[in-house]
Amino acid sequence: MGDFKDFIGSDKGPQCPRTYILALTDTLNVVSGKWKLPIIAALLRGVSRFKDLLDSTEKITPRMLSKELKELEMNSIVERKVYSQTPVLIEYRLTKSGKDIANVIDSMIDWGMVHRTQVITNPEAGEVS
Amino acid sequence: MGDFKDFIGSDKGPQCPRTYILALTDTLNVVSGKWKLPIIAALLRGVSRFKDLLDSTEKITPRMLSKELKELEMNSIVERKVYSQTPVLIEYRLTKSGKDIANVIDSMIDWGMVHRTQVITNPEAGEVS
DNA sequence: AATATCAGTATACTTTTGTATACTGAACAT
DNA sequence: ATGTTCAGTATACAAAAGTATACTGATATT
Repeated sequence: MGDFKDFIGSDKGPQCPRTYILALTDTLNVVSGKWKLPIIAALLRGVSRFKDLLDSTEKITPRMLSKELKELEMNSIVERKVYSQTPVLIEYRLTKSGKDIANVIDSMIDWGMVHRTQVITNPEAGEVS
Repeated sequence: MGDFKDFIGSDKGPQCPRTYILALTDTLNVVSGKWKLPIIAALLRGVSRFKDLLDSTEKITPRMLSKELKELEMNSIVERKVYSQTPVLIEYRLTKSGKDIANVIDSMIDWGMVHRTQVITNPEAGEVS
């Protein structure tokens, strides 16, 4: 599949298949920003209701949670199910893609961990907080 | 190494080793924003001088390029080498970590590609532009 | 009748991120 | 002396992302 290194060659021209760029942009949209990953983490733990997501995502406001869930739903990361009970029950659940993104997150964690050890053993560098 | 799914369990408490969060935050800092990936792509292609980076990163302003390179340098993704020739020559080069992040980008592309095919075959979803 | 819960919305900010445009200073080259 | 290249900086502004605080409406509980 996609190999970021392999679109390297000429310096003029698109340099990278358009589909790679689109795929990458999609992924960045899902993981970027202050709240996306904390929300996905909660959903992965099985938290599914608005109120519970509010409680398990520290310091988020309802406005932000609402906005982020809408975006995740638009991007097919989350499904919103309405149960017309009383009181109404609304469940947010990860789609297949939503669950699969955990693999991407794992590779991000892996890189970050290795990077930190490299920076520590290589003392002229910053950022190790 | 890090497995994002495995910190799922309790809903109170840290839920995730602090080191994972730090590693993940580092990675997000490196890939988030409008210019980081285009710059890293150019560096992967071997472009190394400020002027050349300006030319191969379409529409970026010198202010932005300067700012991004400083951040990448602070995070040990890029090394800045000064050759005291005349005229002065300054080279930006990816560190080991900087090159390795291509693997993370690959996994982002992979997820994005699979996600797009899933969304297409599952018509009630949006975002397929 | 008053209060609580669920699932949000409304309005008005502040902060962060990115843009536009012009300029600097050192060292040549003509 | 005038202009060019390299590697940026300075100032001001616009747009995007995030925060704070209060409110809504439907139903149920006391």
